[in-house]
Amino acid sequence: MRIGELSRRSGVPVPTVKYYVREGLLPPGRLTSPNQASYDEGHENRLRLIRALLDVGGLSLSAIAEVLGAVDDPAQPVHKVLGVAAKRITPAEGDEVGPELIDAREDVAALLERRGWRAEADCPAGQALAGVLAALRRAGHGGFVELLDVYADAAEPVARADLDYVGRRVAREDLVESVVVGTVLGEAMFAALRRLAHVDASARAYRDEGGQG
Amino acid sequence: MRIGELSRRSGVPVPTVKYYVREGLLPPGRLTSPNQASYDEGHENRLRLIRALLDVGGLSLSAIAEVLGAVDDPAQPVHKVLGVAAKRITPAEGDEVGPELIDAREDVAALLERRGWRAEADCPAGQALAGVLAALRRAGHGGFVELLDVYADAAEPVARADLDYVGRRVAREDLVESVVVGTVLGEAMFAALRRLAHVDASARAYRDEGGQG
DNA sequence: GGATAGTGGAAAGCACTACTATCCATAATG
DNA sequence: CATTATGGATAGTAGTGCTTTCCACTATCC
Repeated sequence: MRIGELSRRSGVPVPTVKYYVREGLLPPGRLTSPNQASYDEGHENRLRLIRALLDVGGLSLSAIAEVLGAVDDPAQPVHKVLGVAAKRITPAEGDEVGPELIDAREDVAALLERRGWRAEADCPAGQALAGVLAALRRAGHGGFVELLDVYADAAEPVARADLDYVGRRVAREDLVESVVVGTVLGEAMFAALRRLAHVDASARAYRDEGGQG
Repeated sequence: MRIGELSRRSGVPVPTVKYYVREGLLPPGRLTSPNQASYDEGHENRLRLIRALLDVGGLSLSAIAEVLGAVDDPAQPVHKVLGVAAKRITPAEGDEVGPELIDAREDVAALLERRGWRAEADCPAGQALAGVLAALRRAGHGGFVELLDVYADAAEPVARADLDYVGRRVAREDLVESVVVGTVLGEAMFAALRRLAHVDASARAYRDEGGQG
């Protein structure tokens, strides 16, 4: 197929497709003559993936380019790709170390110890968590940190299900892509479910008060 | 205190504080003379809240302005404020209705039915969920949708804990702010925990294989 | 009282992101 | 053979989140 059909089938405007190719997000089409190229379903799938990560996952194009570049490089071991993904998926905290952040890091270490989680406190996810805890305290909502274990209880089965889902993949590229999609879109899926559950919970709690939550 | 001290205590540069005042995110200081104003702890807290929502929550300044404006307006009933928050927290999906979105809406309605959740399928959270499901299918990862119930099981206790946390507030403004903070930063907190749990789960699953996940 | 630093307010400028528009020579299509 | 589409390049654009610069004025220190 040529770029027009690719555009129609993916819903992405032609100039935008060209832009993605320029930016290295999408491989160029196979040239059939000096100014004609053909695209296949791989291009279409890649385009849909880009739009999902961009629109729903909220990743930046540069983050997507980096992640997809690692996915496409067969020389990259799987865990390196996931490292890239983990770094680029995290909103990239400022590096100012205040007292709240020091406390928060201790909280994270204590949580890992308490739950017996086999993870380093200073891995990207641990740093992200510490950043959130510090922000909560700085914003005057340190009390929210008490919910850590409730949240962690909920995160465990979700993480197991995620791993089980990606574990069904055999091809390296499929596996890596599943992890990226699962991590990014799974986050959005849980967030939406949590807000739906808020609506339900407050409908139950304030049954006759006209919807407080 | 004057703007310099406010800046030092909050870590936000003076021109940025001025900018936030201009944009209506932060109320102006109380003028003590034509070109001197004084700020109090309320300003400091508000600044920390803005930075938390911006840096950790990933909200845009315009979304923050809208949410805070509703929080500050005592005439706004609580549930209206939450409506504003819900709308602005969601990444604002495109409005293109494809076959995947129609299927996804049915999935959401079925989920609510199945679980007995008291929420409308077309509320902001429901639309957000449908958007995610549709994006998963479009990206070729419709299988991930099978995890919906695992995720929903996890979301329920989290939502109950959230409501319990905000339920301890008495003053209207405290309550509303708690909901906003809880919704936005709670999302970030769960996301980080989930990724930490991924690290743990894959350390267990691939114990001696050099860290596959 | 005089130098220095800080202040409120306004305006302009800037870096970045994600496109969008325009142009061109060439190629496919009816 | 006219119309439309294509690949490729360059330039322009809208929005976001600041940052810079300017000004007259005020506070502070010696």
